[in-house]
Amino acid sequence: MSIPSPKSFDHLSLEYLNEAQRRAVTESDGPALVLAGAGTGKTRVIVERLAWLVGEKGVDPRRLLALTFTNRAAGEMRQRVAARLQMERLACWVGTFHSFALYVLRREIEHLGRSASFTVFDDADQFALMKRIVQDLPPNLPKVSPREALHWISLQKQNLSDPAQSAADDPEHAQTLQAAWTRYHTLLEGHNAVDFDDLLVLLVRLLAEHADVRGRYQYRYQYVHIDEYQDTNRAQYMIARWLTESHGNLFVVGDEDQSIYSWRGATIQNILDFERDFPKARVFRLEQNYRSTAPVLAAANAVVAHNQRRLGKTLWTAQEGGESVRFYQAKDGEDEARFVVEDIGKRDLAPRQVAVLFRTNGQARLMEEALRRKGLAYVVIGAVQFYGRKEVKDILSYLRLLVNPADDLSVRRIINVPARGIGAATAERFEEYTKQRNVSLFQVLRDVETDETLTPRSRTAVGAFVHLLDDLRLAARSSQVAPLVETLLAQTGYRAYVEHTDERDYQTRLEIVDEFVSACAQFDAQGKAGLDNFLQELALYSDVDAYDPDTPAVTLLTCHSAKGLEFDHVYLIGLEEGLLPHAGARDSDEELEEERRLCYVAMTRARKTLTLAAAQTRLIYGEPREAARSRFVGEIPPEQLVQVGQDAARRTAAPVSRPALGPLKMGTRVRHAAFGEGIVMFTAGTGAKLRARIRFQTGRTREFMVGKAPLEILEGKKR
DNA sequence: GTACACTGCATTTTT
DNA sequence: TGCAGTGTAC
Repeated sequence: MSIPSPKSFDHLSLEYLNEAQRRAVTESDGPALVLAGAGTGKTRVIVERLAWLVGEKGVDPRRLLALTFTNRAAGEMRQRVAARLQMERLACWVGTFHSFALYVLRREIEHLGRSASFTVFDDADQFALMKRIVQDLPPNLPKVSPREALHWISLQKQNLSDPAQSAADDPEHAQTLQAAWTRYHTLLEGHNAVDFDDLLVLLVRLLAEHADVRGRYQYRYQYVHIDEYQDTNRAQYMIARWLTESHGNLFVVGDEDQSIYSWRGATIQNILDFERDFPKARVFRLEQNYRSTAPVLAAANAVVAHNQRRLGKTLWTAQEGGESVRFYQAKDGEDEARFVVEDIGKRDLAPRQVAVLFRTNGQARLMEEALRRKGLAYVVIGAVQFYGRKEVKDILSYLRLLVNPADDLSVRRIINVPARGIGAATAERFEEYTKQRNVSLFQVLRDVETDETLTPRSRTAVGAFVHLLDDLRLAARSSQVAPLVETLLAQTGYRAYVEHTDERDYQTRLEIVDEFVSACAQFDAQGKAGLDNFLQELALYSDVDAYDPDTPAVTLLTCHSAKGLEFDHVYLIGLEEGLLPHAGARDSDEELEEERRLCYVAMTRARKTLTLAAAQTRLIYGEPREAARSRFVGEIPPEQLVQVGQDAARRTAAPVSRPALGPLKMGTRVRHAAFGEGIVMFTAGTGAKLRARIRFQTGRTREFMVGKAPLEILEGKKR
């Protein structure tokens, strides 16, 4: 097979790079760190570097590797490099860490004694599995929630911790978590499955333990590039190290001010320590911003400058002028949403150029309602949109079961969906058999046909189910994905089931089903045959990746999902204490700084205008709560902030933060005589009736009458 | 075994 | 406020 070769490398384009960018592209053999602030052409530098290596240095594109954080970033980069080199098909490996790990593991996992046909569990699968585990743990162990257990395990894995040695602070609790971990992994292996974190962990193990494999991949990838390096975790760091051990050509781009994933195991230390870890590293700083106007940049800089843990850089722009950043103090969430929608109308903004950013997904609802009332088109990114829908998950379970009959979770999910007369009681018996005989659920179902103790009715039902799947499995061999799904829908009567179970919303649900079929057809059309390939692609896909900048609609998204995107006009709403910074993140300086970075990321998404908003009262769990304006707003110099709204003048004088609720307010750290340390999530009522909801370090939350509960206020660390 | 109502519960961010 | 999980009536 001949390699498509680049037509000609266009030197002219290097001329358009600024000095720092050009040096980063051309003088970066060996380890190199590019500190690239928001909007400074970070992606461009990687793209140019890949193109330069191929076009100028004559490196075989197949020996280049570029790892990103999201599929969307990978797609964009792939496209840009290809365009840059005028190549039809890009031979470089450009993808996410996870997809790269998947790629390697499919080929090499047998070195670790596992089968290459493993499936990848997504969040919902993990959760379902963990729920059962937590229920079945020995009753003498302290209880943990599935969520908590999964989160803990995930952090341990991303840090490459050893289960046996990961004793947490609270030994009793740790015992539960470790038990859950052990069980979780036994079951995962039993399902022939891995989770997201395993992809990375197993790749690290593979590279660490098998010198021959490591050598091959080191040779294969002569130049390794990593985007968003500030968001890498320990496992990803080790992957980078192992891959570049022999040649040292590690090129990373990142911005410590945009590190917003520590809760997910990312460690800002990776970027802060780069020069220490790679002593010969060259460091390039990109500080000229090409995205935002000066007022937007000044405000964002002012906020992030309050952070201590940073390498430090100040963005500047050559752009002249620009509108001031505005602030609207709303009465409540509805007022805030109404303001945003009316303001969009008043300024006559094209919807596609507008984004509304918020801290929590729940805030999207009010915006959606307001937008719908005004008849403005919108898209919500990242919420439970498509892949989290029941319909999609049901169908996927069928498909996965076809590929991997050992997938008990999928069996559980669909054994009686649509209802086929196998009720909970019967299903529970199968679970028992599974445990006793140590075989998969589906195998149990197969054997059940000859089980005399079962009622004939159940036996027939189970037999029909097994035959159905066998038929489909046969069909899967010769059929493309979309027709297969149609067969599946027809034979299970799925559409009729949807119609009958939900008279209110069945049309939307049917649309979801249809949409799924067309997604399958799209896959088929790309010529990438194979049900297993299809499922693999889906496993690593999320709704955020589906963002299409050309949709003529206002984009609603969380600050996290906004990373890497940009919009002409940005509304950042809910700038309130307890929301941004989030209530759960104000008890430590580290977490507070991360909230501040999150705010910075959100602000720097704006190209032309930035509008901030906050509500005085916000509904939390349906109850109105007083909310103070976020400290981050106060960190912007007042002269750089224009107040908007009817009685803006009066509100300008409002204090930045108010101790309206006495000494005990959101975020206060307290100690309860019985429950230990915790932080106040919110308060309600006044005077003697003041109540406070407190989340304790154990993860439990409880509400107390402040006057009566044995509470002691701990002095929070002041910055 | 199924459908439905009620209760109680938690609500950060996601590859 | 909304959802999941449980309990109750068919």
